[in-house]
Amino acid sequence: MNLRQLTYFIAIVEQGSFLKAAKVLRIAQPALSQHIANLEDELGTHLLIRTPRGVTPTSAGEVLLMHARKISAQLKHAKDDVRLEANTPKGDVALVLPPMLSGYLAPRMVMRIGELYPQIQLRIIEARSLKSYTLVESGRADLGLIASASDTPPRQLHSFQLYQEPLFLSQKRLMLR
Amino acid sequence: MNLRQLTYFIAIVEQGSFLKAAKVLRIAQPALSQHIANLEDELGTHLLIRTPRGVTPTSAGEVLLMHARKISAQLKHAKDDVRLEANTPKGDVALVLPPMLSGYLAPRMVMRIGELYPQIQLRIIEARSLKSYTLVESGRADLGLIASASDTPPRQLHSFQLYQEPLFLSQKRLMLR
DNA sequence: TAAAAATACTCCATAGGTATTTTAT
DNA sequence: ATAAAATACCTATGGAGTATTTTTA
Repeated sequence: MNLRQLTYFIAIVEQGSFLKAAKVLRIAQPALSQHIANLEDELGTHLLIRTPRGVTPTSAGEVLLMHARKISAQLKHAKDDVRLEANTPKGDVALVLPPMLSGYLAPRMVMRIGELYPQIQLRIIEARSLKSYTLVESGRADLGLIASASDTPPRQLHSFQLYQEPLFLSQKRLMLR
Repeated sequence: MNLRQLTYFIAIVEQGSFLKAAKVLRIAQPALSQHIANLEDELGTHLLIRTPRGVTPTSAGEVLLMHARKISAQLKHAKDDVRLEANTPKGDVALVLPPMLSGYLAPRMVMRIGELYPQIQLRIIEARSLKSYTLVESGRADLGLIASASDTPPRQLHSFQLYQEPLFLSQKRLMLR
């Protein structure tokens, strides 16, 4: 007994005929006959009542149908679940922030990460931009908020621009212009 | 994704190694490698962490394991259920009883059949032994309580002896001995 | 470096295809 | 008589085996 047989069995019952099911499944009708024959052999009972205009399940067939549908749903569910688990970020993540900003950003980020990615343990490290780059590049930190002198993002790292910091040259009395 | 892959995956996790699982499953180790590789390909994630002394499931692997066990149990359950349903007697059953006995036996039998085989609808027909044989033999009745002159059961029918009826030649005054 | 897993390849069993026959109304 | 399933037979894909290499604590 295998999933292919169950899938085919479901299709045959739903289509009410081997021929129609074969078309839907895009395989030849004799292949279906074979699979169902094997199933019936293994289970030691007829599953379908054959008539000149299609098939209907026997009571044993109906019992199998119920289970087959459940199994097939569980299988789909399993796939989805595994893919979800695989794509869920988790583990320890070290984030480097500049000392000036960390007091302001850290609490907010810990909260937000906790909501979005409950499986992540966030750790905050304080360091200035230059040190931050080294930490991230060497793998001692996973994420860093790094200032860039030019408009280009730091090399060798995956980066995107968060915001732009306006810097003013300010003077009480006009000395430079 | 198929049942074979799931079964093998369960065995590998339980044995903690491809090699041990291969021995338990009585197949070659590379076959297992292939199956798990295919599974991992299809699900787009690693399922096992390989070390030089065996394997342990990743978190995705643990999720799959849980589902795989459920599916495998469900499958076994399905088989049992189908076989049970297939072997449960059901439908209309016509039973022929001799008129003398039917009044006594019929109520008891209807009750008992109802308990043992709830899916059977029992119908009682009254007829003498000779007629009974004809009814059962022709298929108009399914079961019959038939007296046999000799010790051998009625031919052409599946029979077993229910009881033996003692017949006495009784006389008030001794006329025959 | 020593175990366990992965790779390369070969072979065979089972899935699937085509042509035809059988069955049941 | 006709539509549908079964059977017979062939082909191809995927599962399993043997020999060997690669990996990692």
